[in-house]
Amino acid sequence: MSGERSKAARNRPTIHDVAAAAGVSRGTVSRALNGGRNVSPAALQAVLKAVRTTGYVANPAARSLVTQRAHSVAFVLTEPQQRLFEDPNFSILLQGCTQELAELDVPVLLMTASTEVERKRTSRFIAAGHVDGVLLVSSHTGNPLLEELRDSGIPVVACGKPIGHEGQVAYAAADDRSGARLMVEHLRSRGRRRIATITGPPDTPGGVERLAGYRDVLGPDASPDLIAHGDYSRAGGEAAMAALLERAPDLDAVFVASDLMAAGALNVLHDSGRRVPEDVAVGGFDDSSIATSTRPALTTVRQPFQRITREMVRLLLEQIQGEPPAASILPTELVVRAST
Amino acid sequence: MSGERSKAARNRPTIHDVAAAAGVSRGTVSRALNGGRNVSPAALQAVLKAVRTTGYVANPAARSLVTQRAHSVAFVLTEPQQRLFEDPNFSILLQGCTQELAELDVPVLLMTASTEVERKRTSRFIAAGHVDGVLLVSSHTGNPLLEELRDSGIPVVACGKPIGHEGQVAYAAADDRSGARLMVEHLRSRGRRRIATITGPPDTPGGVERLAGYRDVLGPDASPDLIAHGDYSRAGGEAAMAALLERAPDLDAVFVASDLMAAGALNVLHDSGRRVPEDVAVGGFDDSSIATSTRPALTTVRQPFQRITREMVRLLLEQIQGEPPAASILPTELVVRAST
DNA sequence: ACAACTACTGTGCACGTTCACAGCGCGGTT
DNA sequence: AACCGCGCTGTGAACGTGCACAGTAGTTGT
Repeated sequence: MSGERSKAARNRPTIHDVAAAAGVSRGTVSRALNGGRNVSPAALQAVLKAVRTTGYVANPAARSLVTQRAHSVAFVLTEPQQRLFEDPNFSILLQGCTQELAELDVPVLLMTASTEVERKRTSRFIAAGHVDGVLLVSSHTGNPLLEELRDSGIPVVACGKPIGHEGQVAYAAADDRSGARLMVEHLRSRGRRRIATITGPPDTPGGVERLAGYRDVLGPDASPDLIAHGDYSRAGGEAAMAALLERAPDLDAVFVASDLMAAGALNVLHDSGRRVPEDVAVGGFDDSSIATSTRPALTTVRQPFQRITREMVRLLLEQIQGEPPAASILPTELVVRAST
Repeated sequence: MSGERSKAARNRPTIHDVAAAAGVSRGTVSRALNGGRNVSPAALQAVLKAVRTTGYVANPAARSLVTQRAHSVAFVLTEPQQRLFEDPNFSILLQGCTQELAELDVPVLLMTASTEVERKRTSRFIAAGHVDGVLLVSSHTGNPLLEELRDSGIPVVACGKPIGHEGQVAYAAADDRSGARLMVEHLRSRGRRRIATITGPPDTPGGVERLAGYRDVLGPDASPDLIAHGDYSRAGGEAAMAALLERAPDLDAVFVASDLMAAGALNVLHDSGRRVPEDVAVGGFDDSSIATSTRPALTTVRQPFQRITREMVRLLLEQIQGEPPAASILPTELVVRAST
C-alpha cells in the first residue's frame, strides 16, 4: 500500500483552507462543525458556506489521533466462515448492525475469527485501537477471544447470552427458553404426542435454553430417544433428523432449534416418505428467510432481530460512553405456517 | 462517542516507550518495524524484544495521518438490503474479499447504498478518505454512485461488468455468456426441445449476457414466449416461472439466471404438479449453497467466486499502487446434479 | 463609574507516527 | 594523510485536527 497519491488524497482541503475562505480561525471552524456552540450566527454561516465551496471533509485520521477514538466499530464473527452465507441469521445481524450504526455515521469493520490465526490477527487488530468497540457474534462458549477482549478493556456486546460470562459482558438475546416453550406447547395443542427435538450444540446458549424450554413443557415425556443434537448447519439438521427417525420412527413432531436445521430435517423427512405436517409436524426457530422458502413453509419462533441489533448497538454505545455492561432479553413470538 | 477513556486506550505504549526500552531512537524503531532495512542486527533484536515486553501496537490513526493512507478498504453494496441475506452470493463475495484482505492486514468496511440517503452518506464517507479503495457490488447500471466514485479519483473495482463504463472502471466477472451456453447446450443434449429461460434484470450484466448465451445456442428457437424476466429474488423467480407456465405450458426445460430464482421456480413447478427433472429440467446459475439444498439438487453453472474475489482484491491493490484499472474475466463450469 | 460576567474568537500545543536530513564512525581508495 | 562512500543512527518537521487557554468586546449589575 504505497505509491502515488490518488487524486482524492491530493490537494484535499484542510480546516485551514476553510478558515481562510470563511475569514475566521481554525478554532471557530472546528467549533462551528462540532455542535456549533459559542459561534456567532454570522461566523457559522460563513463557515458553512466555505465548507460547501471548498468541499471540505474532516480528515478522520487526524480527528482520531487527537480524540483518541476510532469512531468505528468491529463486527466479529467467530463461527466457521461457511455460516456467514449458509445461515441467513448472520447476514441479518450484520446488516442490522451496519444499518443502525450507519445512521450515526459509525462504520462497521467486518472481521472473522474462526481459526487460530484469524483470532490472533483480529485480537491484535482490535488491541491496536482500530475500533472503539466490538459486536461479537460467537455462540460457542470457551472461545478465548471473549476473554482477550474483556481483558483488553474494550467495550464488547455479545449476541446471545455469553455462557460463563453473564454479568461481565454485555449482551442482547432473544428469550430462547420461553420461545421454545411456545413452540412445544403449540405442537401439543395440535395433538402431537411424540414430540422430538433437534437441539443446537450444548455449548451454545441456544442449544441449552431451547432444550430447557422443550423440557419445561414435556417434563417426563422428554425421553433421550427424542433428543438429537445438531450444529446449526443444514447438514447437521439432516443428520440429526436421520438419527431421530432411526431411534424413534413413531415420532409425530420435531421442534428444531433453527430454521436452517429444520430445512435439512424437512428434506430428510421428504426422502423418507413422510408427509409434513400430516405424518410429522415440524417447528423451526428464528423466522429467517428460510422459513418461507421451504415446502411446506415453516412454523417457527420469531427472533426479533431488528430489536436485537438495535439493542446491541445501544449497549455498545453506552459502554463506549463509559457505562457498565448491561443485558437485554427480548421476547419471541410464534409464527404458525404450514408445517404444523 | 465521548466520555471516559477505556482501559485499552489508557496508557497504551507508544513508539517512544519502545525506543526507550530498546535503548534506541524512534526512527530506529520505526525502521525496524517497517521492513527493517538499514538497521543493525543488534538494534533489530532489541526493538523486537522491547515490542514484546511493552505490548506495543502501532497507532493506526497516527500512521494514517502521516502516510496519507487509510490502510483499509470499503465493500459497498448497492443492492436492496434484502439481498444480502436472501442471496448467498453477496455473503460469499463479502466473506471472500474480507478473508483475502485480512491476510494482508487490511480491514474491510461494510457499507450499503441502496437508498438515496445511504448513497449520499457512503459517498461522503468515502470522499473523507476513510478508505483507500472501494469494492463495489452493484449490478444495476445507471447508479450514480459509480460515477461519483470515479470522479473522486478513488480506486474502484466492480464485481461484474459495469455496463457503460467498461475500460474506465476495473472489474472482475465470470464469463456469463459462455456459462449460459454451457447450460443450454447441456439441456439440449438431454433431449429438451422447448427450453425456456428466466433472465436477470435487463440493466444488469448477468441479465444481458446470460440471455445472450441462451440465444447463441437456441437461435430462432428462442421465441419470446419462452423468455421471462426476473429480478434475482426468489419471489421474482416464482413469478417468472408462473408466467412461463401460463404462456408456454409445454416447456420441458428452464434455464434460470440465478440459483435463488431457480429455487423459486422449483417451488412453483412443484406446486403446479410437474416433476423435476422428468417433466421439466431446471438449470440454475451460480452454484451457491442453495444449489445443493433444493430437492432435487440443482444442475447449475459454477461461478468461480474464490477467483473472483481474489481478482477483485488484486485489481484494487494494483490501482492503489497507482496502476490503471484493468479487467478480469473468469471461466465458468457446468455442475450437473439431479434437476436435469 | 467600575467591576463582573457573557459571548465569542484566535493561538499554541498535543495526539503518535513516518520521512528527509544530517551526523557519526569505519574501512578502503586516491 | 585526506578523502569518499557506506551502513547505521538520532532529530526535527510535518500530517490535520480538537481542546485548553487567553484575550477581546459588549452587556449587565452595583
